Amino acid sequence: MARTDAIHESEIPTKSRGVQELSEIEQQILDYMVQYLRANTFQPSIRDIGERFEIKSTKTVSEYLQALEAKGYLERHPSRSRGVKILGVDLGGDAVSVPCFSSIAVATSGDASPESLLSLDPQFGSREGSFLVRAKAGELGVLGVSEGDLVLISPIELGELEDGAVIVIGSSDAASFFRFLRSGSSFSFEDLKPGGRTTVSEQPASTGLVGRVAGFYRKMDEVGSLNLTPH
Amino acid sequence: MARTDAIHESEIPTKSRGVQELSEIEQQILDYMVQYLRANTFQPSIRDIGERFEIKSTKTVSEYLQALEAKGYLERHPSRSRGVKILGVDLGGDAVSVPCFSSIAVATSGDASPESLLSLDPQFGSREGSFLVRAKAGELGVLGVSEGDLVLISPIELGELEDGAVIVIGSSDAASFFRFLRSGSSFSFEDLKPGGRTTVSEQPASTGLVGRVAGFYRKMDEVGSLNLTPH
DNA sequence: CTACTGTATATATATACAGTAG
DNA sequence: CTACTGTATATATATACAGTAG
Repeated sequence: MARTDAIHESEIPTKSRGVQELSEIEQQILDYMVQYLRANTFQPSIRDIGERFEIKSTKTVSEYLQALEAKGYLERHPSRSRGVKILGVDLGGDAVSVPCFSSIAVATSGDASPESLLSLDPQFGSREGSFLVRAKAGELGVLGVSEGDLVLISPIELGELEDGAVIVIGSSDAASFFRFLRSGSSFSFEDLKPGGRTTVSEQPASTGLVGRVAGFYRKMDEVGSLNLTPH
Repeated sequence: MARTDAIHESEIPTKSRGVQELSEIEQQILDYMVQYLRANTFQPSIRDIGERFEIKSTKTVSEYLQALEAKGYLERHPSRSRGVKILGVDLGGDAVSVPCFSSIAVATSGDASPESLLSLDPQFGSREGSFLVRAKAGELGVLGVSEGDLVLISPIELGELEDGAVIVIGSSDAASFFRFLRSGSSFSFEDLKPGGRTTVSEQPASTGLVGRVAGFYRKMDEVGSLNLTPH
C-alpha cells in the first residue's frame, strides 16, 4: 500500500517543464505498464492496456508504444509477448544499495552502522561493496570536494587503477585519501592531506587499498551548504 | 549485475521450516526468473529458461514450473506468455527515475530524448519531474560545478524557494541559471552567466521557472575529468 | 517412479491491412 | 494529419502427446 501513491503520482518522469513531452495518455500508459508489472511480476499485453484505457484496437495501443519507444522510454522486440523493455525503471535489481557513513574513519572501522542506505544507479560508478562518506572540511579540497559532500568510494583492484586516481588506503583504525601514481612497475602514493608527502612502494600487498573515489555528490538543499565565494 | 550475489544467495524465501523444500534446480530456476525479470523488465519464456539450464524440452521446464507452483512459489495461467506470477518478490519502486540530458538547452527544448535514464534515490533531492543536465564549462563555476558534472534540477514552486537558491529559468528556446534573491515581497534574479546582471521582478507569473538546482554529481572515472588544479 | 527428448498443436499476442471520423 | 475501429495473420509461446533411459 505504501508504495501505491508513488506509482500513481507517476514515477516515470513527466519531464516537468516542457522537457521531452509525453502526451497525457502516453504518460498514463507508461505508468500503467510499470504499475501492472510491479503488481503482477509480468507485463500487461497490448490487449490489457487497451482494455484499461478503453481502446478497442490493438493497433492503436501498439502505436502508443511505438511513440514511447521513439521518445526513448521503451525498447520493443517484434512479437515478444508481454516483453517490452521499460527503460529507466528500477525493479530493485540493478541499483546498488550503498551505505552512507559520517566519515571515512567510521566507514572503514568495520563495526559502525551506516547513517543511511541509499540506492545508487551503477551509472554513477557504484559497484557491489561501494559506500558513501561525508567529506570533512579540506579533506579532498584539491578535487573540488567541499565539507558535507557525499564521496562515493568503490572497491577496486590495484591492477585496475589508473595513474592519478584518488584512492582510500586504510586499516581498521585509520584511513585517508591518496593519489595513486604509477611509474613503470612501481607505484607511489601521494598523501592528499595538506602537507602530506609522497610514499613510494613496490609491494602493494599489505597497503590496505580500500577503494577508489568514484565520484561525489553535493546536495544543495540548504543555502548554507552552497559555496557562495567564487574560488 | 550488481546485486547478482544477492540473487544467487536466493532472495526468494526457502519457506524456512521444511515447508515445501525446493530442489537445487527449482531454486536456481526461480532465482533465474527473478534475476531475468529485474534485468529486462519482462519475464523469460520457458524456452529462455531451458536455454539457460541446457534443458532442451520445453516440457521439462514446464514441469519444473508446475512443481514450483505446487509448492506455492508461483501462480501460472494457461497460455499466458512470459506471464508467471512470481510470489513473494519485491520489485522495488521507491527510487525516482530521472532523465539525463546533454545540456540545459536540450532538456528544456521539449523535443529531445534523454541521453539516459538513471534511477536516483529521493535522498539526493530528486522529485517527480526532476532531471539531470551535463554542465558546460563555466556555467555554474561559482558553485564549484565543473564541466561535465551532472546537475540535478528539481521542479519547485516559487513559494518554496529560499533566498539564495539557484534556479533555472527558461523558455522552450533558451534556459539558464539564476540565483533567486528575495527581499520582502519582491524577488530578483541574478544571472549567473559571467557578467550577468540582476533583474528585479515582482510578477513571477511568466518568468518560466523550470526548477531549482538540487545538487550535482561528479563522476571520476577518467583521470582527465579530475580537477587537478587547486582553486 | 524421475528426468528428460522431440514433435505437434492450440492459442495468446503483436503486427499488418483496410478502413472511418474529425 | 491524428486517433481511432475491426479483421486478418504470422509467430512466439505454453501445453499436450509419444516416447526413452535409468
